[in-house]
Amino acid sequence: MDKIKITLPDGSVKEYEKGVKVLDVTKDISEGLARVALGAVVNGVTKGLQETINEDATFRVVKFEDKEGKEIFWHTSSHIMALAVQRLFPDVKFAIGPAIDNGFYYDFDTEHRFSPEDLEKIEEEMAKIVKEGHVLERFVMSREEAIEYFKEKNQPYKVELVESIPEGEEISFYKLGEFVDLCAGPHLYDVKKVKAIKLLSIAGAYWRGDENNKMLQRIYGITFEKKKDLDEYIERLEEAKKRDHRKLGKELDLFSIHEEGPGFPFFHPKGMIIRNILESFWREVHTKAGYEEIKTPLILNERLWHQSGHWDHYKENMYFTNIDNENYAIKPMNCPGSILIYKSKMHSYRDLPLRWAELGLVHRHELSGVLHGLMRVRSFTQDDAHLYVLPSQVKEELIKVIELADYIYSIFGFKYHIELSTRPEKSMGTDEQWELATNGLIEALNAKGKEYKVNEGDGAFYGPKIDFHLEDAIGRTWQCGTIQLDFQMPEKFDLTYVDKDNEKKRPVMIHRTIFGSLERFMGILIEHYAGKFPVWLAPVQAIVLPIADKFNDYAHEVKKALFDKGIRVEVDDRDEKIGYKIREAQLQKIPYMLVVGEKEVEGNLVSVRKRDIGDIGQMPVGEFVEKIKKEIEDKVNQ
RNA sequence: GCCCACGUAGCUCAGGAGGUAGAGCACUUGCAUGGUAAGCAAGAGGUCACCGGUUCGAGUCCGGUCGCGGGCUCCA
Repeated sequence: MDKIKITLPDGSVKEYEKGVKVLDVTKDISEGLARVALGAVVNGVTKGLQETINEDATFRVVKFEDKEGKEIFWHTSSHIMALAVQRLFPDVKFAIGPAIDNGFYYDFDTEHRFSPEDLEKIEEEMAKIVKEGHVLERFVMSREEAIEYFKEKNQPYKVELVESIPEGEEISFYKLGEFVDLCAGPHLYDVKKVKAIKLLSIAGAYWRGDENNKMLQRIYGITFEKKKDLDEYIERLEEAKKRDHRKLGKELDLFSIHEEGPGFPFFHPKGMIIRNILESFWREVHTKAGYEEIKTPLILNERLWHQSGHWDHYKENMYFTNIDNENYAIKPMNCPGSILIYKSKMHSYRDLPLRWAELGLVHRHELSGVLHGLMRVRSFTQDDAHLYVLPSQVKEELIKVIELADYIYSIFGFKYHIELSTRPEKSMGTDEQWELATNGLIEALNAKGKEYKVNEGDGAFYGPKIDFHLEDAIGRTWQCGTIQLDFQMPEKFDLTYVDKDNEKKRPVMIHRTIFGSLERFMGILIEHYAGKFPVWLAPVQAIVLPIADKFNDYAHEVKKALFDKGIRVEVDDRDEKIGYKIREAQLQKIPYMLVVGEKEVEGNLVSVRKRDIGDIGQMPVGEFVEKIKKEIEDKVNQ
């Protein structure tokens, strides 16, 4: 018999006969059985329960904390849930049940409508299953056997899944108690570690994610080894809820959305302060980066949208209107407007690159079900820019855009990742053009040493794009900035410049945003800061709080001193106690509270209370002004 | 758009198995002049989202519409 060497997690090497069954690398080695407690990595490949090992291998036990460990843990949990559902609702048809970033889900098809009470029952049944102490068994079937098996069990979705497994791939099954599932694994060896169980929600989900398919019922859940971890997770969810921008937007009086205009946000005075600061910051850095600003109309003749290709590719998302018996469309994108300006005169190669920025208000008819506060709206302002560049300038200009985005995101302390989207099915242009454009983006990313994830077929209809995905407080990522390389619009609109050789040539167009939209960016900022905006962004930067109304005059003097230096300051001169005024200012998350009374009047002082720290003592008014001005100047992220 | 849940005062929410609405906060007024997260009292506030149905009678039951929330699909 051939011997193979297996390196165990503790570093020791043991010899086994070929074909050894792996069960748990930490136990039962002497019997020639290694037991995979949580799935183990063998020569870099995750091996599941009872894998047969035929070559030298190195084991590394995957921990619960690992991404792989969690995946295995939650994937097994989804099987436990499926078994519980099968027991409680025997008619159920199973679709898929994977692990996700935070927990797992399983999609079911049944006449029964799951209710929150059902979730409790399922949870109880799951706990029972864990107590019963099952071991998962892995086995394989031939394609024919598998199809036959699921047909007999009346599991049409599973039949479809088996049929879609590529020829030559092993068709593996895992059996947990009386629940047998088609599954590639790996899984936990047994279920006893799944101690803390919480089913989170019921949702609709299309079979295979296709809206033409049947809507199934999806149950989301999460499990942990320890109750404590579950409690912490639930606490985190609640913390996230507290900083929901829709809640804070109301509490801080920043914006509102009304039934009269679903998806069309209203900005209140305080929201407008933040918005205007973002805009002026944006203008400042863009001017420095060599951009010029333009403004184009909201409503333009339908002809333009036929020419741009939006009619063919984007019509279902557009709003239309009729003026003087002519059809018009509300712009869903800013590019055609910018293009009309480009076309209003002749351009020399010497003019290029042209960097035209536009805070463009666009309207898109998004599906009602996707609207979400400021994050997903039907009317929004893109911090757009279109760059008209010579083919030789493409790479350099792309790099500059990436650098600009880097800088802007760093000001807010955002982490992000980049995704590259390639040619979609519904698109225009030749394969050569798409390849050229896609390679251009890749080259620029490589030049900046940026990692990126590829989304095949996710590009705009006129070109490939890279997206910047910012991470918000809840760990959700939001697509903000985007850079799109476009050879199509210049073609469609016959854009030209006159080159050195006096020939008319085609410029390349770069579409890009950095905030993405002012609305979404503000929503992300609200959650990111939990409403505690840094001083430079805070709608009210300081509030003067007189102890009693006899100090109101002094309070107003202090206010004027700050106001004259451009600080956004208010006075709370209501007849309320200081404790009450402080409470309100804290709830409004105002960065600085300036308490004034007898002592302060005498010395021309203010007693400074910082939002997150508390009382930091007295200082002369002038000193406070200098302090806060410096913080504003430096855009301190606290 | 689709699936599920929800829609009561400006806000957060109560209204047991139909009998025409309540609390706290906020608001107005009065008292209190108070030193770092809610002083006391009174008053004013609602076509119970909208439309229709069942019923002697609907906030409550049924149907529809709109909106909102959690997802799916889509996306800045």
